[in-house]
Amino acid sequence: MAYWLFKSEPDVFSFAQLMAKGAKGEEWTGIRNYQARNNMRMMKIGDKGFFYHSNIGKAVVGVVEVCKLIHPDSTADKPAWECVDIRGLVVMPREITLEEIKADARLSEMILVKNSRLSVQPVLPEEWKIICELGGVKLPPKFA
DNA sequence: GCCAACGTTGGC
DNA sequence: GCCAACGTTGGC
Repeated sequence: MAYWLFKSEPDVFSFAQLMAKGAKGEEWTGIRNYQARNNMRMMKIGDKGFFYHSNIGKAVVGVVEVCKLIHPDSTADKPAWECVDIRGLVVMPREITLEEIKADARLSEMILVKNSRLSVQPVLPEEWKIICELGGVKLPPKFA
């Protein structure tokens, strides 16, 4: 299983809004960057991701799961743009801020730190584990 | 609100 | 195919 990080400005679409969509999840529309799209093309059902609030909050606030494979972005005017669907799994018991991530030497290679503009990015298993521990995330057995 | 970093566009 | 100009993102 692979791990990812999805960025969103919370005043546009917040993690709470995704959680409100329930198990059906939501189409991750609006990605207009090839690197980000290519990352989504590699995703498989059941892959996990962090939900990161950019600009406001600047923190990892929740855990999501890929629930629909890559497909055309229904909001796009060019067929080049595709997306997956994701659904919210759990709220981070403790948000992990960008500040905290930057302060942790073990997380210094994260793309979030190195290329802050990429909106859909891979997360290494080790980084995933560290942030889950810091945030007190305990996934229900069926998702673990 | 500013600006650095990055991606994209378009003229040549 | 190069690169200057421009637009956007996102941290500060």
